[in-house]
Amino acid sequence: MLRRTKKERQRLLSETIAENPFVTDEQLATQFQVSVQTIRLDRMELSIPELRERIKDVASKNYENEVKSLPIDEVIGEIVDIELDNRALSIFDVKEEHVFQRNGIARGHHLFAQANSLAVAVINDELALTVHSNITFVKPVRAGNRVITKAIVIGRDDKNHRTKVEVTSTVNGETVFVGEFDMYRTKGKGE
Amino acid sequence: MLRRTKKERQRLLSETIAENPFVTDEQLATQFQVSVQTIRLDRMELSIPELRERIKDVASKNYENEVKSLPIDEVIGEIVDIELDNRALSIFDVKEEHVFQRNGIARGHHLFAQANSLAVAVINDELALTVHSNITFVKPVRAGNRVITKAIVIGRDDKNHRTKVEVTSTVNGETVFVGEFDMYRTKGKGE
DNA sequence: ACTGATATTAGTACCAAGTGCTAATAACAA
DNA sequence: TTGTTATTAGCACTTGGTACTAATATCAGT
Repeated sequence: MLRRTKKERQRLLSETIAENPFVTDEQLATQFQVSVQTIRLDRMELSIPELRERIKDVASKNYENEVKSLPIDEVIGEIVDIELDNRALSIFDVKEEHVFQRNGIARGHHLFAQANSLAVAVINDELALTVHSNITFVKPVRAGNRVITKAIVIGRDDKNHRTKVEVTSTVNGETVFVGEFDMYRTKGKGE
Repeated sequence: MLRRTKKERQRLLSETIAENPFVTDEQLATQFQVSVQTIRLDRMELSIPELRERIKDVASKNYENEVKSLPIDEVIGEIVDIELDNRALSIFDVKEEHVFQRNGIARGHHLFAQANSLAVAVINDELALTVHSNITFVKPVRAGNRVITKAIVIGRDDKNHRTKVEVTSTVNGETVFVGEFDMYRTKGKGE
């Protein structure tokens, strides 16, 4: 009689490997009290790659993430339309690396980054800095979502070097984020 | 004559491997136009482990992080002190890649990211999301600055699943950023 | 030009953790 | 008993190495 049915063993095998991809066929054979060959047949049937490939997968994922974990430099999102000192539009595709592992919801600072860098970009000046901002995350955004962000200049006070920008982000037409940005600029109009 | 001196080759070798740990001795030999044995001697002298070990290192680092899966991994800046549902402290070193090329001033979204992720981290809950935030960039921050950010839970409304967090960032004792974060959480106290 | 040190290359045996294949045996079911 | 499925065994081969020995090459100093 079989210690366990083949099916059961394969189910546990998948689990075990998923839990710890660093386990060798020999260790698995000992664990399940079968021959190494059986483990290999099982892996084939389940199309689970060999140890080295599994490790390489984990490593290369890590590598990608490491590279991507600092992409927070230039403008976040792609600017698709801009009319300086008036309005601007950018698109940002939310990927796995932008969301919380736990719940798959985009981390706020990415949405803020897109909005903020668009607010900076719309200002027609050498120097534009965010002074103050009031923002609301209206609805969770998830991986795969395409966020369309619109910035509109709604007010200027050249005496105080201030410009007010309203930013709204939507996914599939639904508002997910709104913010008001008070920007500082060095120059006034037409200087 | 040597194509390059041994030293020079070894310097480049270290760099190359650091950049891409997935490279084999054979590829390196081709790249530097030397024999595989030379590459191996170089690796020994520099005590760089073999390909498989390198990959395993990358993979296991990744694995550790994944296992933790606490938001503490996903924080921008390094958390140096935390007392859940009460306060937290993180440090973030501003580098060249975080500032505007034009004026050397840190982009707002990096400061926001540090503050926001600290506000998320301080919440003792599986799920914590920023709902609303009011922030002020008090003083410009520059490359080389060390930003110390403190988050303090200043209020809770468990009926509405809300927690209010006040975040203050300083550089050399001077306040550079303040923000108030309204956080959403799934669970109430002691649930 | 000769000697010695350093650097490079070549070659062998061996290892881990496999793949790919064939063949034998075991277990079970009808 | 026969057929099917499952398991085990064994062998040759692969990658990307280690560990070691031995032969050359290259260069510097006298």
